[in-house]
Amino acid sequence: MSRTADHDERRRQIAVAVCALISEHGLDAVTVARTAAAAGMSVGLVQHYFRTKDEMLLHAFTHVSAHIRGRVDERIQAGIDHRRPIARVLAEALAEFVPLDETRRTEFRVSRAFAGRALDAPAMADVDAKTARALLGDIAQAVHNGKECGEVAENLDPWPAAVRLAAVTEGIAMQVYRDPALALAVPTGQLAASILDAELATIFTGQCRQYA
Amino acid sequence: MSRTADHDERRRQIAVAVCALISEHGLDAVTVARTAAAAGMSVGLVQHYFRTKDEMLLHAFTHVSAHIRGRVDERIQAGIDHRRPIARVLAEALAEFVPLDETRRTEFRVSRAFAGRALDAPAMADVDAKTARALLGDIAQAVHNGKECGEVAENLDPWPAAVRLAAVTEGIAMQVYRDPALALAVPTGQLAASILDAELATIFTGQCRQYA
DNA sequence: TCGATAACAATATGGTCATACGGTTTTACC
DNA sequence: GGTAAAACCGTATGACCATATTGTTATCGA
Repeated sequence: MSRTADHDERRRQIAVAVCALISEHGLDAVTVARTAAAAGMSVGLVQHYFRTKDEMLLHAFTHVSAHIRGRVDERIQAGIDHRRPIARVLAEALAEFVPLDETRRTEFRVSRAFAGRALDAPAMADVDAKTARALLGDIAQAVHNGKECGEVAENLDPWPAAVRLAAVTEGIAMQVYRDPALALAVPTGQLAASILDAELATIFTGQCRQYA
Repeated sequence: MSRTADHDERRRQIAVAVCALISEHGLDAVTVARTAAAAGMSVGLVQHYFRTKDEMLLHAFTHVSAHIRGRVDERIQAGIDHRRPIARVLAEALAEFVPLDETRRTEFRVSRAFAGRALDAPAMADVDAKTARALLGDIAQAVHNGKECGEVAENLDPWPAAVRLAAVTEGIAMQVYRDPALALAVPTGQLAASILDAELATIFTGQCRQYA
């Protein structure tokens, strides 16, 4: 019939280009022309895959969100595979949102830029809301699982606990972004991690029966 | 010599107009022309008070930051005047950052919009950093004061505690913005406030000697 | 009262950008 | 191998906007 191309791959390439531009020069510097150049294609081709710029940005936003989420899921899966305590796995999973290295710092910047625009772009706000809800749900699930293996008190409601953990994680992420020194080992000893651990300790108060 | 006008008041009017535009249509919708219209003046006059648009936005950013800060200071002063426990005063002060009503919600939106742009605008990042540092300093001071009156354990370091409280506050603010129901009294009972209280309770573990 | 100067207004200018559009090239299928 | 459809490109268009510029009005001080 006709020439073919990997639609999803092309769209992914464009999303990556958008994210690269944002991380380097901010969301305002993202133009269709610049994106095309960064992705190594023509303006017309970008238009071929995205009818409007907004559609393109929306896809890029979902792309980064999914990417971060993927890393979190990896951590969780690895934790499950190694049968590690839920509290530890959760600590590592949540740490993925904290800009502790260049990769996460870049993703943080990109996410924040999108979040800023999402304030007045309903479609983007939707992505943000769905992403946040999914995270809350997963944390709540982890807390729930913690009950079954004895790490969490039976009478603890997973939902408020999840909100609290999500809030602390986002807050710590912001603090670390502003002052990366908070993540360093001196002099207070990985303050960011210790705050997250302290928070987790208020919820995961028991030992997993499996190892008790 | 010449005609006179209240320079600061004019600049304030423009800042207010900018904030109104942001809260209604987002930062991207802010143009010099629209700002002038919203402020009830001509484009030329806006230019008279701000040489560039960036300068105008920067001033608006510092304006909202100072405004929020002003409300916090009011709370603190009132707390001091009524000799209330530091933990309670701090709870109220931090709650000023949480979008619990329309006013704070609007301010939150505006602040976030600016924060988004600050990611790639050094001058704005500076305002954000200074504002955050000032808040951290004040919380640390409150914790320190708490020691002197017996609300806080003597061996507790105010600095990590301040980071933790600031992080939780920012995080809760974000959660409440996404889901305002978290602030409602049902069914979990002002979840946002209770989380902040729980956090404060881990730091302010004693009673003020004055009332003990 | 007069003139200097700041306050204020209206429009001109030049650049940027999203999108539209008309074209060329490739390739899957018959 | 012909052809239709898609993948792909380059440029044109029209809108918008920040800023420059030029002009007008009011008022302070002498």
